[in-house]
Amino acid sequence: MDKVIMHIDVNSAYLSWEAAYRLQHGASVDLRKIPSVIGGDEESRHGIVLAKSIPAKKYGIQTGETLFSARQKCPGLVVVPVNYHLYMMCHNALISLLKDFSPLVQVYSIDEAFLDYTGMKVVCGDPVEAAHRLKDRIRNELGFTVNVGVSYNKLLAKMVGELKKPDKVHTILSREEMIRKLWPLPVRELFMVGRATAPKLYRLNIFTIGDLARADPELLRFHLKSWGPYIRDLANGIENSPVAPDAMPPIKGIGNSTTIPFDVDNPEEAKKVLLSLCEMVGMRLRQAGFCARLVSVYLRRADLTGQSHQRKFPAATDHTMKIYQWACQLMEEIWPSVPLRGMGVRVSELVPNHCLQLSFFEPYNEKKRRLDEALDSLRMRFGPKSVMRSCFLQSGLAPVTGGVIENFQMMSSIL
DNA sequence: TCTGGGGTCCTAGGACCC
DNA sequence: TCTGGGGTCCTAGGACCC
Repeated sequence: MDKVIMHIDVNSAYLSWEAAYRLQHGASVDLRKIPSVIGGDEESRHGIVLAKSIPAKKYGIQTGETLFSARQKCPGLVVVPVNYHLYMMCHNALISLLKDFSPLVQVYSIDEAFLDYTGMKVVCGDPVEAAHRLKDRIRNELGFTVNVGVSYNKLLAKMVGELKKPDKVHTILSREEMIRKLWPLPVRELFMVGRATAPKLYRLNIFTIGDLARADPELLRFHLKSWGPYIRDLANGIENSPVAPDAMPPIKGIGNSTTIPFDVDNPEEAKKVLLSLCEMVGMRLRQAGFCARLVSVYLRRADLTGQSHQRKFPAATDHTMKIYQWACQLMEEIWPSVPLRGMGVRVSELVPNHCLQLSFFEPYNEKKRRLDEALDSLRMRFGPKSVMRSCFLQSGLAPVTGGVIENFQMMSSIL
């Protein structure tokens, strides 16, 4: 039996959710109908466009550009701050509605999901009709619109669903339909062809998805290594991974990074930033129930170039101060001659903390563990600023840094 | 025009072992 | 003491996604 897969994608998710929320709370304007964006805080140099309305798009405003630049394109632009708590509630409402149509729902990101409709035809009827019902129910009951792609695998469902927005159902039910709908598109729009791969393909005279699909695999392998034949398969619609419901992928690492509100030109100041990042990384690590062996530090210089440094440590840990100590050491080893704009800390090579191998040299320290646990529970109950280390007083820095949507983990690959 | 923050996977080169 | 080859581990960087 042929598979039937749906991909559901919320149109301009953050912006639609904010708009729907405001309308439900008595607002008279719909943000989706005026030039508007969701943006970060410019004061602390986080001012980029995270989502845009369709009217804003008509001014040439793009996701990821600075709010400064967006305002130059459209002086009357309405800028709304992010509200992750709201997005999480909308996400949950969406997923719960999807489960009315099939028990096999795979969350792909905060605003995308796959649904396996294969076994549901006898129960819920024709797939394309069901996709329309699904889309309309979301619009009518939840107040925002989605695009639905219907096809026989995840890749094609996702690709076709993005064709025309908003509030549309698109289908690819045969190879002929794939050739007609996807092959004329610019190759850059193929999943997994990004900023770096596209120019390499242009040099090989490959400009559309169809060009790539028909290109010589050996030529591609010569210029792009194993990546070449891989994306050629994608261009041919070859993909057969299952919709994996609730299968949260195993966590590989935990990291937080930040752009500092001001450039930092001395290691002592930079260490405070590292500490605030380590506080969050450590807390998340303990909540997830892991210790880590590998610590890496990323420095972003004022000129926007980056550098990373990592080391494997002899014993795994989940102590904030131990991670911090290692991170400081790594940072000092690559301290650059130009000021820093941003920093990141990441831990990986995780081991479950209940089967931890105790090191002779790093004895298990019950006191430190209790301190971490006490701080975690206070911060989770009363907020990250409820307890802070004194070095952050008057520092202009947050005592804990890292924006994590509570309990939300993304699936990073469809395949 | 001065660009966030969260991820995963792959690759190349060097170190080191036998 | 100028030299082989294979395997694995470690590290930095780059690619992609949302």
